[in-house]
Amino acid sequence: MKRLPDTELEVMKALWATGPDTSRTVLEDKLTPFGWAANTINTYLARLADKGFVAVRREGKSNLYTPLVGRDEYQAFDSRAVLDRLYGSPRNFVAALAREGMGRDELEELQALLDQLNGGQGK
Amino acid sequence: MKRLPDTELEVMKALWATGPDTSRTVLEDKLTPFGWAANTINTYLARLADKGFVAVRREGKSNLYTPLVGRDEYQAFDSRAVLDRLYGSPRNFVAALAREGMGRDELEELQALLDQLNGGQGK
DNA sequence: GGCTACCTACTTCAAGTGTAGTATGATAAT
DNA sequence: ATTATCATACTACACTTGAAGTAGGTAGCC
Repeated sequence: MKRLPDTELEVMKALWATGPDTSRTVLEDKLTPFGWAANTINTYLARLADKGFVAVRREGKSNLYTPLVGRDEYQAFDSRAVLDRLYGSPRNFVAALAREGMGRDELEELQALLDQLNGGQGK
Repeated sequence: MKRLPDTELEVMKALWATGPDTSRTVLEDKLTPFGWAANTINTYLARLADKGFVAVRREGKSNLYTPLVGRDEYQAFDSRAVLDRLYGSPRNFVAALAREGMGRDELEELQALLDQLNGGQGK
């Protein structure tokens, strides 16, 4: 797997949110915040199809797009890539976040997850 | 601040490790693992100078390079960018790591940090 | 004083990304 | 059938990134 550029990732996020067999019209709606031309979205979809991230299925006059890589799967891969690129360990990553000023809510959420991860399989 | 491409980031990592006023010869040593031609390193340094990430100082016949952005500073920025790009919250990022299989050591390290972050300023 | 070695500055070049225009083919309306 | 419409496929193009070659200056050496 390869890391995706920002724009293509945005398209994937839209696809993950809409589920399988999504039409381009629906995608356009999801992606309006970016103000892209319709053609632009098409290009990104084509590239994602090339890279094997989405499947294209012809349905009458238009296409339906389905993610081939799940969000969880991609995140698992990407998060590790992030560590390798710069941080080395989860600890260092979170330390960097803390320096930047983690919100109290974020901190608590994280703590809760850690408890769960730890409690979950017996300390 | 902008996120750096992989190669330029490797050069920055070398610079952070060597401290200020580093000669290119020293950098070359640090960067041998990448097997780049000497010229290549020069190119990356020039680009980093353009972007304002390193200062170049002429010392006689050669140049000395100094990072203008600290490692901590960059990491703080980058870690938040990582969240914005895909995860949304520290929790989601760590959850993704956990799915991918976090090592027990990594988990403990992280837990220790969290304890410290929490204990540090009164729960 | 000309050759050699070393550096740095400038140039190049292919692949990847961000963004969109043009061409083509099917549809629907008249 | 003819045309207006609309989606998709193909092409374009500038900018960035990954990687390195060439050219030109300075310094030591003989």
